[in-house]
Amino acid sequence: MPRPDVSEERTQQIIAAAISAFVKLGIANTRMEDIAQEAGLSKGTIYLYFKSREELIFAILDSFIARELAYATELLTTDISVVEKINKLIDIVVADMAQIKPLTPLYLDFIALAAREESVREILQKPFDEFMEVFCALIEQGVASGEFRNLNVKEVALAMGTLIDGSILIWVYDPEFIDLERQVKASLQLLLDGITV
Amino acid sequence: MPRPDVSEERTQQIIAAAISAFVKLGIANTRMEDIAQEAGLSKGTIYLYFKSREELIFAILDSFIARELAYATELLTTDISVVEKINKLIDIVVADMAQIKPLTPLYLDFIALAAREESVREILQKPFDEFMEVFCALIEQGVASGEFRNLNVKEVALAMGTLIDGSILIWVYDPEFIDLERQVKASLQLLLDGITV
Amino acid sequence: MPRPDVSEERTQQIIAAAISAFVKLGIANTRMEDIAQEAGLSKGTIYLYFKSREELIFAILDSFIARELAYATELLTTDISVVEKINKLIDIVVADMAQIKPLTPLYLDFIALAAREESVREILQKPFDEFMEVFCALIEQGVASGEFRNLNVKEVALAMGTLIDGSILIWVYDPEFIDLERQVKASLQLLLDGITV
Amino acid sequence: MPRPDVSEERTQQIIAAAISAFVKLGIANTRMEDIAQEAGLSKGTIYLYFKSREELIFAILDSFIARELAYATELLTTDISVVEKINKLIDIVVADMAQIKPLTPLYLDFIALAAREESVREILQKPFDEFMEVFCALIEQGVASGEFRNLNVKEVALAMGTLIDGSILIWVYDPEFIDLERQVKASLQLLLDGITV
DNA sequence: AATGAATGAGAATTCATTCAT
DNA sequence: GATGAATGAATTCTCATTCAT
Repeated sequence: MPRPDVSEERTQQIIAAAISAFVKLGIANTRMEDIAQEAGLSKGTIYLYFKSREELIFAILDSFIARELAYATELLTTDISVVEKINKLIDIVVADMAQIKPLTPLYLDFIALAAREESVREILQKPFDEFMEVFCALIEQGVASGEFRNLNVKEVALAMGTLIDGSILIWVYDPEFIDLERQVKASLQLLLDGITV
Repeated sequence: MPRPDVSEERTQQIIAAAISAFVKLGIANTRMEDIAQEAGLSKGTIYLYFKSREELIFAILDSFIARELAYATELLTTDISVVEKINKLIDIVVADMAQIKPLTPLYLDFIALAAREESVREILQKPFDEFMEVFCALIEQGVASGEFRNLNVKEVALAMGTLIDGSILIWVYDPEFIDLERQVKASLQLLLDGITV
Repeated sequence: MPRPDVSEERTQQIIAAAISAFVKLGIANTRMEDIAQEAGLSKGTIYLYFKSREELIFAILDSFIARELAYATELLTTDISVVEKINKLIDIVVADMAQIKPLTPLYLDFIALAAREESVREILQKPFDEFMEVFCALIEQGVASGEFRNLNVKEVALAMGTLIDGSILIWVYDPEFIDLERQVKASLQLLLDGITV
Repeated sequence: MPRPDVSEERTQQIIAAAISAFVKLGIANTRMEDIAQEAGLSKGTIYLYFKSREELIFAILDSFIARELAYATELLTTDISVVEKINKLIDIVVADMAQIKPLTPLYLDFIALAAREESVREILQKPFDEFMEVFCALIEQGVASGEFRNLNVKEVALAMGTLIDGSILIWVYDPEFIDLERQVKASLQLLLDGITV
């Protein structure tokens, strides 16, 4: 009886453990030993699945951006008003955000890394670019349909992106004081009010 | 003859060198040696002015938030329309941002740190709170004066804070593509449009 | 039906693979994994046939000295002149050397080991001693028969041994420049000239 | 009062300690910690003077070949018979050998290394080549002066080189049984007899 | 018999910190 | 005040060996 191939399972197990450790301790302060313990494995085992600490970090980064944008693209062709579309998208984004929230410290580590390392920046850029494309398309639709004022589309899309991603920063400053999801929703609504005819 | 006390000068020299090194290399990757070299001093000397690496990091953090908000508070009592006040404030913020821009990588290191460490978070919270107070006050004035719609003041202020601080994130994703200062200005203007009667 | 005992075959297979790996990488740099791969087996399997890495190394050492000296001993009683005998022996030695040549790096590893470890030295000593005995006997025959000058037999035998084994060193220094077999033959001939009446 | 620069002293101290440790334990089995202890320093200190273990090994290799051949070259132009010259050279070589003898295990490590690594081989080649040049020149002088038979000069020089370097191998096999210096002298004398008219 | 997965002791290297001068 | 030399704890990564299947 051939043993089942555990490699995919282990890989995921290690990534999950690493994320958990990185969130708690920060990338810089997390030792391979910490990850091993979190995974319930030995140090050596991690190296059976990842060539180096760095490779593991990048594997996590990759798993981060694997997040689906499919529904968003799909939304573009739905037959409802643009404002409704955007409201739906906001709901999706906010729901997503609620899920990611616990990973915030790690997410910020990556952004800090991206500020210095081209390779990391490129990886983070991709989902951001995709996101921007969808938003730009939506806003253009709104302008075309007359729902929105005549706007600099890119500016508006960037403003929306800023409100979404930036809210994480604000939330970090004062997590007690701020209800992240509610605030994102409210901010985007304000912006929407500003651009709606 | 007592030698002149160079201690304040040296302290600043070291802080400046450390900031420079941290920006370039990241806090995690900067060794005391790097800072010493940047300062043109020896490693040992740093320890004459700072008890430890950590103390130096906190000293930098302190120096970061020493930024003055005086003009903002002063603005509150000036005798111009609220929209004008806010526009002025935006100009100040944007000008300030242009100055801080080169420090972005370090700033993000600190935020990532703040996401995990209460002590760091508390420090960063202070200027944010002050900023929020001014903005809330301004918006209240606007609502009172009838310039703005009847709004949830806190939500609006947070949205503005988000647009300002969050734009840094967006800019990190794609520094080529985004003109940071222009984008901040544009975003805030959009928001302002949304809340103005 | 009992399966055929493959253990002797596997043992040889592993030894051959280990020799090959050791030659290529050096004893110090060869991992059990390298040997396993070379043998087309798994690491675990090697331990079914050898208790430890060290035991495998000693098995190789043993296989090295298993080289037969039968012909040489036989030569002693042949009915030809001593000079002819020695020439024949030289031919045999040189032919042997041509075969061993590819193993040189490993052979040198063992000698370096022998310089430090009595246990290894004792193993390498055996074939050397046998060789010396044959040579001493031959030279004595030559002296007795009047073909050679009256010599310190041991000195001559050692000189011959030195020329044979030492040529490997010289060859390592400059393998392009030196034709190992030809050089061994020529050196021994020169020595033979020096001792012949 | 400026502190004296200890860097040259430390460098030599570490090289000496490393040689000592390598001789005892073998390059492969010597840990940086062993070297540090032998030098009476801490592990970290070694890295202040050598970038890596490998750099230290190469530094030792370099120090090995720094051995002077000046006297040999000088000998070429002395006004004595070639046989006398060679005898003098033999004395020098044998005296040198007596000094190096304790380093034999390490020397053999290097040769084993040279058998696999071009970079090491190149370094060891240099003194060998110089040595060969002197010997070739001497033998040519002998042929020209009629002291030696008409010979293949290179072959003879290589035979001499082989006897000198190779005797180390023989000696390793059986250090009790063999008087290294005496044997080298005797072997070379035999060879000399064989080439003298 | 064979193996692939797991282990953990051990090695090289780094770097914050100390301290004699 | 200043420094360069020294330290050693901590960290990443390797690899001989074990063992359940």
